[in-house]
Amino acid sequence: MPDDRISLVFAALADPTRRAILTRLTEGDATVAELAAPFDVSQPAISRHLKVLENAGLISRTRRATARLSHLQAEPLREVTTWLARYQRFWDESHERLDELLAALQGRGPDGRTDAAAKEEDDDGQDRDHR
Amino acid sequence: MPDDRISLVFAALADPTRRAILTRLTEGDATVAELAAPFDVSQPAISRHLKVLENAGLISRTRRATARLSHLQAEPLREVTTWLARYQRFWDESHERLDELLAALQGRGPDGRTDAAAKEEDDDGQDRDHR
DNA sequence: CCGATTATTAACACATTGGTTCTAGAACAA
DNA sequence: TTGTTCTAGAACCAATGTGTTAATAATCGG
Repeated sequence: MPDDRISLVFAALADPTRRAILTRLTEGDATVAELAAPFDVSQPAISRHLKVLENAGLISRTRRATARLSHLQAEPLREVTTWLARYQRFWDESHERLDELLAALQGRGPDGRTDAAAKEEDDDGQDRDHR
Repeated sequence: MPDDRISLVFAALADPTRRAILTRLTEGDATVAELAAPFDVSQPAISRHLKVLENAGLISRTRRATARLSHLQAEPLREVTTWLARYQRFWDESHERLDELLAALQGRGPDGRTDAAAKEEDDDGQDRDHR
């Protein structure tokens, strides 16, 4: 229940139902009812999962008549990938290509963020306070 | 509290203290006391964080005299990165280089896993039971 | 305005988490 | 053996997360 962005994203991803919802959304926007269909949980439960995803910035929502469409927002996943890249050398010894990836990821996000800006927001090393 | 591997890993990463512990371990193995030092929580609390990390496969531990050394195991982070790569096209339109990364990551793990094997264990799409 | 449809909120139950303090175990030194 | 050090376990507590059902919005068609 930490409330910093990356913690919210990791927590959101820790639930298989929510991951499955994200997977479904890669095929296109969907209503709550459509997202609920594959699961044997109540529809309010799905509404709450969607709220968690929205709160983590992983989906956005718009109305269409009485329905609400959920839309995948993958940007936080890119940030998580950037965070994980820090550990790449501990699983991969020949990581030249991965370094390229990291540079690519950090160098230009959709919002034009810089490497430094990206680093500042999620580096929870032991040398800093983390909320 | 899902108990599949990737859920355990995401849940473990959702806590800033645990992420900081992992970051510390990139500098080398450490005892519980050393890991606890930067935080103003009790030592048993750190012991429990370590247990969560161990359970997720993110650390291994060995004894050294009366102390226990924690060692970073980054392999699950590689698996998470692989899982996240599926969303790459939603945040990055020119992802040729990322495709290379994915191939590299999946093609040869430390344990010689294949792409297919890696896919089988963490694809929690809406078309399968999970948990 | 009324009713139908879709989704959210409220109220509740229950398990889990993350923290505490206190106690117990394991490995070594004397 | 006895004591010292380091770590884990037990017992407890407050807060949160996930699910339920029932009631409440919100939107549109007639």
